[in-house]
Amino acid sequence: MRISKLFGKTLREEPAEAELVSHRLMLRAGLIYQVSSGVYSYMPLAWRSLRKIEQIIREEMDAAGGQELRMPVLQPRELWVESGRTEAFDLFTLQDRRDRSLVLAPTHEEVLTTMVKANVHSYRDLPLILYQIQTKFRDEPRPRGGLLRVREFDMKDAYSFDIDEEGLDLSYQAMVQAYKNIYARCGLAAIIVEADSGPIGGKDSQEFILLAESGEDTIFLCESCGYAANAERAVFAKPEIDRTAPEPLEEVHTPGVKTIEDLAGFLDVPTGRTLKAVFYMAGDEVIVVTIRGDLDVNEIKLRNALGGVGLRLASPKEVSEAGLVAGSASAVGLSGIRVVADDSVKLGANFVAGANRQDYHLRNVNFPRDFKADVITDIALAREGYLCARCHDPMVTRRGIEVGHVFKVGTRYSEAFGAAFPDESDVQRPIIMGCYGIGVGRLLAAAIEQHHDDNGMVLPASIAPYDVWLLALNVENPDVAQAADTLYEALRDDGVQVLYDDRKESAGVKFNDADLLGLPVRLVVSPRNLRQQAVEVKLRSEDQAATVALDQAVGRVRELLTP
RNA sequence: CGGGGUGUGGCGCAGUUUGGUAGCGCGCGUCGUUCGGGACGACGAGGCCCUGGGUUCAAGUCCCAGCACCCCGACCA
Repeated sequence: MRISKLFGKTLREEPAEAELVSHRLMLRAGLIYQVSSGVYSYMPLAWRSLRKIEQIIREEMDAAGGQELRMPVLQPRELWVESGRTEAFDLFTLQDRRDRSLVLAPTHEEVLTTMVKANVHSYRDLPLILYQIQTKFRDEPRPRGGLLRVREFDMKDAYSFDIDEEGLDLSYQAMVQAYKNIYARCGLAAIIVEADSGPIGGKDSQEFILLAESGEDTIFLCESCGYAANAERAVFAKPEIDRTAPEPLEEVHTPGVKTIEDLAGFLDVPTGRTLKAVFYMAGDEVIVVTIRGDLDVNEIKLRNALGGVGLRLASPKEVSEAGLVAGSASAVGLSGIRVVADDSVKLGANFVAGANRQDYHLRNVNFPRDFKADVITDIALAREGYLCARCHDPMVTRRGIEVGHVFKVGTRYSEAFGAAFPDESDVQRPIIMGCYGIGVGRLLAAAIEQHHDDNGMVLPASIAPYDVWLLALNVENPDVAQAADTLYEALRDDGVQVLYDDRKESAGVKFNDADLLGLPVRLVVSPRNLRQQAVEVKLRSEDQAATVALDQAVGRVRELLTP
């Protein structure tokens, strides 16, 4: 491609509305064009990179036994009503001319499960891995960071269907391996972390994370044993507070004491010897959540403990209407209100907790002697430095970009849609499902976040839009023009993808644009080099340039591009 | 959805306080000079000043309403 003909211009000045490096560089290099909030056009250069990424994904999916297909973006809303997911994603909804409700699909479990139901009639038809690469729509509350979080995006979504859990494990492992291959081929160092499965559902899920300060996710890592988890899922070892023999309940007057810090200070006890009460609304129902005072509630764990309901903090009005005394509340003596307790209430004794009476607290509160919980499980929020649950060494936190997510979904959709099959004993069993997603555009953005320097992108060869930036200096000089044209043709004849900078621009502009886009190899044809019948060769990832004889340039480029 | 901010040639911005002929830099066009790290000179093109309403002799500027976009928090590939 001749740059003089390329659609898309580079910008000399920094675009104003771009915080992330990848966003800035993509705008400056003319890779993307913003159409609306969270909606972008891919310019020719970006589109080439994205197609390369897609092709890598496709090859690895096929190698793992996947079959590519294509499902519609436009779907009847009833399907989503049937699976109960109309609220799970930020669905784009629209009406057709007969006033029927349709959605623009954010993912395809519903459609594919119904398709599988219609086409799988026996255990002999399983297992299956089906996938597509296609545009998804999600009305994100807040798009951000260029291609990092958008409302319309291309995703590779794969789905596995197995006869049992063992089969699911195999499919899942095959997908995990395929994902590792994909990231490796894209030059990305992704790590695998335990994750919450969110609106997709299912028990186990893992995310592929690219560690980057600009990432939206917080990851807990244990450098000793390798435990890694998203903050929303991370577990940790809760220290046991010294356990004395239970003593009788005792009410204490605590005027003006509202917070755990107030309380611990007022009674001169560590926060770990107190119990905190927090109030949530699950629909119209008030839920009392109790956790040891030195810990905080992880709302995602809490939501899961309650079966995935939507949650929000209760307002002061709702709290008082439920008969609860904010600042002096606890689960002790409550009736008619559901209580969820973190398992930390078992790790200690003789706690201080609210007396459910204004300005009074109770000493020596013990579980389960003094209060019961409808649900007791881990709902605590991990924090930097907390101890690893496995090996008890301190964990560290890092920021990261989620570039893939795999789920062991189980039977959530096969049961919702009645996708079952007769096994060898002619017993009807629900199909066991797994889901596997990679955001293509986000992968490109993440790659740029991970591979750039002060001058621009340093793109991995496998996903760079072209292999070579062929830079001709002084194109008015007929010798230069002829040598560069000849080299351009020779490289292309050899199958090298060349971006040929044939513009009548100054050297500085050309070198800077070459650095900005960051193709793996840069060739310079100039009068100076031509005097020695040579061409300059430089890798974007290295500082030093070398010269090679003109007639050996193609071979040298080949060598450099062959891994 | 809550909080903060911004809308002025393709891009980056000034002008709004105190109403009075719409400016600067980059980029773009033509000509000339220059020619290995964002060259120089001359001439030139390009703007419903986000939209609608209002105030006024007069609105980019003041008032009202709306829209869009960005950033910070609750969501996800």
